[in-house]
Amino acid sequence: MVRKTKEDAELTRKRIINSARAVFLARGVSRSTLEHIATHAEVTRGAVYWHFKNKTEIFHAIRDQVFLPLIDRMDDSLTLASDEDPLTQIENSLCLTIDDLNNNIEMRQTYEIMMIKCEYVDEFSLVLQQILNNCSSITGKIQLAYERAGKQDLLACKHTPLALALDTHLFFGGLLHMWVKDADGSMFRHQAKDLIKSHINLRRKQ
Amino acid sequence: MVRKTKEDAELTRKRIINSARAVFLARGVSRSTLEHIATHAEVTRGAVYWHFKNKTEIFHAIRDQVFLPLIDRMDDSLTLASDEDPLTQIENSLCLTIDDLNNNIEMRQTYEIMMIKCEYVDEFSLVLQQILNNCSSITGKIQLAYERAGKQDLLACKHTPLALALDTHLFFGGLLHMWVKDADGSMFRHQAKDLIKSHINLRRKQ
DNA sequence: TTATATACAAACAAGAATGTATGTATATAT
DNA sequence: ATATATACATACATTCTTGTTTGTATATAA
Repeated sequence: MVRKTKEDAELTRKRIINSARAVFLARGVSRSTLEHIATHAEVTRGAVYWHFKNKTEIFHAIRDQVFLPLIDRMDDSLTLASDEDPLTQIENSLCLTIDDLNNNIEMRQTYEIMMIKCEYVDEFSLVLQQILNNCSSITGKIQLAYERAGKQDLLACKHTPLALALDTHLFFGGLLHMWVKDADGSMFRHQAKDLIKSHINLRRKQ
Repeated sequence: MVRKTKEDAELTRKRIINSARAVFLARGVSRSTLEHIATHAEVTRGAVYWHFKNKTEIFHAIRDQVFLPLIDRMDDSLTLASDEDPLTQIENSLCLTIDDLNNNIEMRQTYEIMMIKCEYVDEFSLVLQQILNNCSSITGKIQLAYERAGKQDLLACKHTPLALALDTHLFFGGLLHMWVKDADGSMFRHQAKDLIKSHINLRRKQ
């Protein structure tokens, strides 16, 4: 039996993506073959080649699925009007990402793949540019929040909003990397949100 | 002409390691074949297999060459007696690493390979444990420096030395990652040391 | 109702990459 | 001076992996 309905086809496409994520996570992107992915999805390589041009295209599908919505989310939680003070807004925004990592399996796996199970060379190296762009974007959002905090006289220090934003962004980037590497959770995962609160408190007046 | 002298053999071994580093950097560890490495070193795969069991062993040779000395260095600059105050000691220690990255090509390339050109799966996944261990070690050293700073009343905040050390360590981890990714230098490399100074100043009294 | 495009499965061909086995010239030990 | 181990080069066999091609049953459009 072949030629499924359109909905069925979309379903197998999603099964292939989900299988690819699992296989990438277990074997790394390079060592994952389309045969591995097909077998895991209970289809043949024919189906995979029907839906995707090659492994790189599957990789980007997985990446987009998680990171495209993420940027909007960061946008919302930092720039939208809120009844909380700007510093708490930053804190909540970062903590929300940690919550997401804890609760959303797909997001967690995708982060792990992108950070320690893939090599940024050739076709993948242009992802680095995307990452750098996201970083400026996020840092910009944080900077605006720090500016508002400064105007409300919430800051304990005389640093520029940009300096504070960069420091926070680098801190959070480091935290995410350690969060991913600390698989058993003993070193960073369990106290991630405390570390965020401590980081923000460091620049809060009193 | 075969059967070189012992010194010659050691020289080809080093040539193979250096070639492997260059090839890993250009193609990523997974896509690098022993043939690539051998060709770059102007030997045959026979020579490579004589000196190394397989690609993984070359990988570890490259890693050890940079990271084994690094741990001692960090140790020295943070725990040895110095005429500078503890906060400046931390600052200098971090800045020294940045200087190293700027000046030492092998170190820079090795960092880049380990961070974005290799997949931590199977035989490589045990490296993650080493990384986590190094992190505790380094955080511990920083923590001791913050304790001394606290006793000398240099700190602007009431945070525990451990909290400060973790924040600094995560900041620096994030900085290193961005330093590596920011190949053209425009976003992080040029201002890396300023970011470090700013980070330390944030917790310095006045 | 028939034609056609769809959604795959199955088979095929070709090139890599790896590990090993074998050959060999020569440093070095005896 | 000879034997042996060393430091490779060369050749071989095997296993993956990929991309493409071909086949085919059926949803869907006309």
